[in-house]
Amino acid sequence: MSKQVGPLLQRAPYRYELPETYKKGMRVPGILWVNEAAARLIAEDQSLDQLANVACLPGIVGASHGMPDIHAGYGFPIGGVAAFRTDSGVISPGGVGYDINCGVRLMKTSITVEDVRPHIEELTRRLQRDVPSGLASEGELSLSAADLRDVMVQGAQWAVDRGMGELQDLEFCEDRGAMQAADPNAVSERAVKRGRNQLGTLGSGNHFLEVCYVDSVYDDGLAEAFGLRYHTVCVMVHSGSRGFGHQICTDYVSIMLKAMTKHGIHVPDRQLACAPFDSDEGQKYYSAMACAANFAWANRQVLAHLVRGVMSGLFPGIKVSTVYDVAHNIARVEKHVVEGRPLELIVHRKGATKALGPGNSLLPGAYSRYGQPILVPGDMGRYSYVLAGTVKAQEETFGSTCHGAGRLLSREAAKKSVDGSMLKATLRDKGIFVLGTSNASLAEEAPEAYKDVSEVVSVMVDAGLARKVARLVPIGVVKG
DNA sequence: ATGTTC
Repeated sequence: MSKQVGPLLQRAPYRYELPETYKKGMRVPGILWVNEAAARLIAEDQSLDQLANVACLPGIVGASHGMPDIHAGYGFPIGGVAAFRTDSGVISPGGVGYDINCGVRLMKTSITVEDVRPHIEELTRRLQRDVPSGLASEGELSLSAADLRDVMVQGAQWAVDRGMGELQDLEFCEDRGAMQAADPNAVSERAVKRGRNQLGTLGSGNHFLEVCYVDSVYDDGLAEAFGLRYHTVCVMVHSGSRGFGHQICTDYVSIMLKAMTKHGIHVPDRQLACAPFDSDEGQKYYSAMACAANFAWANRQVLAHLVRGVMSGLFPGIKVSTVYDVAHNIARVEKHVVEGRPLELIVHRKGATKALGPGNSLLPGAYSRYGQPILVPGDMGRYSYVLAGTVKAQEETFGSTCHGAGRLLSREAAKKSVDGSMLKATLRDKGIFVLGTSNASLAEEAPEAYKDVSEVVSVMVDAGLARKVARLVPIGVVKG
């Protein structure tokens, strides 16, 4: 017997199916990884229809997956995972999103919250002073077109080679901080123009720098493996590919709208514009997307370097090392086992994190016995989580988990109901010192605008798609 | 997310 919630059928605890009969054209079912309360909310939400639309795309394999932090996005839902055959399926810019390789880097330090607490205001002010943030912000690096081409190909390595980081940083970046598929020839002049002054800038919206500390450890072995001891101070960086990736997405949505006619592809929503992966347009988008992904890794590498500079200035002798760096808006060619056979797929994760289980050969050596650190930021007033990947996720969700709390209120609704300066004062009373580019932008990012990330994380853990490692509580935040 | 309506 399976329980029904609107059009959704519960197939297992935390696993709800949206059957192919929900909408004409669906080639596979949708699967939502949620608890019952969330299933009821999503059953009425636009993201459910988007999940179904994705299931209509050519070459989709298995199911169109929705993570517990799912909400409506451009065409594809945010919190969505969709894998397509590379020989007969499509690639879609909407399945990656406008902020290509938006992602998170977590760094641990050699000091504790007791060391930092007395200096948190000064530390946060210096972070805001030394790390450019906000819309249209520009960095200290002004790249020539040739330099930018190198960034597009080399990713995080480009920055490390120029003294902005440590070799170890690369080992703990997904893909070692660079996708091999990058080809700068697939990137427009306009994207280059927008990207040249933006390396080493945080951006705006939900992008942030956060000083936080380990306040709970759930698994001693995993936490030790990731270097996350009780009260260790960490820094989380959330940023992406800025105007550069945005322009690449814009360019290719337009290219693919034309390509669809040429290739005879029909989609239920124009925002799902796509092309066969093995077509000229599909390959060029993949190459350009990889350039943006590599730009974002270089960006987080430079940001990490700037953070290190600030931390060392205030705490001489401090060691700041990368725990892990994940993309949560990206598409990659990966091998997965489908119906008992290995198959090459182009896996789109939009607001979803890749999660490798113990023993996966792609893991850095130090983590191979433990699985991948999954970084799940919550909101600036509560907490974030570090999880570890499982083999079950590799089997059930193409090795994917959630990426954050997920919005509860729209930006508009949050701005109406929250006063930015009052929010700052409230957080300060809680021991969280917050600086933003404006009170309005802070209000949009208020804790009450987000779901409680602990509920999102519980679903992943109880469904067996991740293991709980540690919880991080913020003490100083710079918002873009 | 984004030189937030090239």
